Amino acid sequence: MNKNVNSQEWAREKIRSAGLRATPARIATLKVLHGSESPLTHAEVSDELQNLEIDKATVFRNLTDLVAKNVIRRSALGDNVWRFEIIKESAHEPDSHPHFICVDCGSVSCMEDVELKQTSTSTSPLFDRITEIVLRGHCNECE
Amino acid sequence: MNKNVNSQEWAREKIRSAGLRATPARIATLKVLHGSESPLTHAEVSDELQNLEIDKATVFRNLTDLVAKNVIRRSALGDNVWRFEIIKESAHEPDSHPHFICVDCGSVSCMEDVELKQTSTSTSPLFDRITEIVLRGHCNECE
DNA sequence: ATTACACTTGCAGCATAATCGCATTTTCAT
DNA sequence: ATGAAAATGCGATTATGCTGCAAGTGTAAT
Repeated sequence: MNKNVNSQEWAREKIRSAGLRATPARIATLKVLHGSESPLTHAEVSDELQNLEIDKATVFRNLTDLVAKNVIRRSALGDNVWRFEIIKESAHEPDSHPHFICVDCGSVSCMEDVELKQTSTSTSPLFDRITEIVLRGHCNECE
Repeated sequence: MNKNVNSQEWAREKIRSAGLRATPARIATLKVLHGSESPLTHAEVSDELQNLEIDKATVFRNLTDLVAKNVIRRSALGDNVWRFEIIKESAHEPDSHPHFICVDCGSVSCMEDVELKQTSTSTSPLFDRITEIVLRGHCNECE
């Protein structure tokens, strides 16, 4: 119970300091994302909030608002559905890592130990401007 | 005109050797993809075929069929829309390259000179199984 | 060239993701 | 406590992508 209270207060503070109003829907949404290891789709978040009877449009808007305030990140991982995850705040490192999504089962994982390297000698100007990296393939579970 | 005839025959042969029937819709679809530098969405392909009055469901199915026969590739580049491109056949190299999509204007380009490298010492088993790489960011045109 | 039959197409409709308009309700600074 | 601004619920809307079915077409065998 203590953990829940902490999570509740953490979410409330997070939302308030982003300049948004701490409504039950927003707090619940953020708590769901906070409790997840990997990015969640809108549908997944919405499902977890069904007992609270929060409208799906509200969930969409709250996710969008939280993205705009840099509290969460919206990623497009290649199966044509947006996924959302909390942006971890660390002092200096930007919290940016490639995502891996299994083309078979759709499971998503965050890859912290992979970086891109350019092989050609031509220095592509695109390279400095990359904001998101997505890898698709087959996960261990799916053979 | 000669070029069109060649393109027509090339497409027909490509489809036939894949084990599919060379219908006008399929030939036209493949010709559109053949004439494009970057992957096209279903909507883009469909638009170019509008004067031929080919139903969008037919275009969808033909694109899907051609993907299944390994004539074209379907890529999910992160804006929640499938894109299709011809698979270039070269003797030994697999035709697989990362795609870059601009999050501002949506333009897509193929990156031939980029490869992934793992920085950590832990050898992730996921790494051998990656089938697609997508980079998102800001292109030169969009600042 | 004709024909038979599997393959393909067009049309309509459906499922889902994602947005939006608007009236009502809630939050929060005062 | 209260009012202005923000957020919500509900319904409608747009778009992508997919599917069932009847009618039409390509192709191999004759």
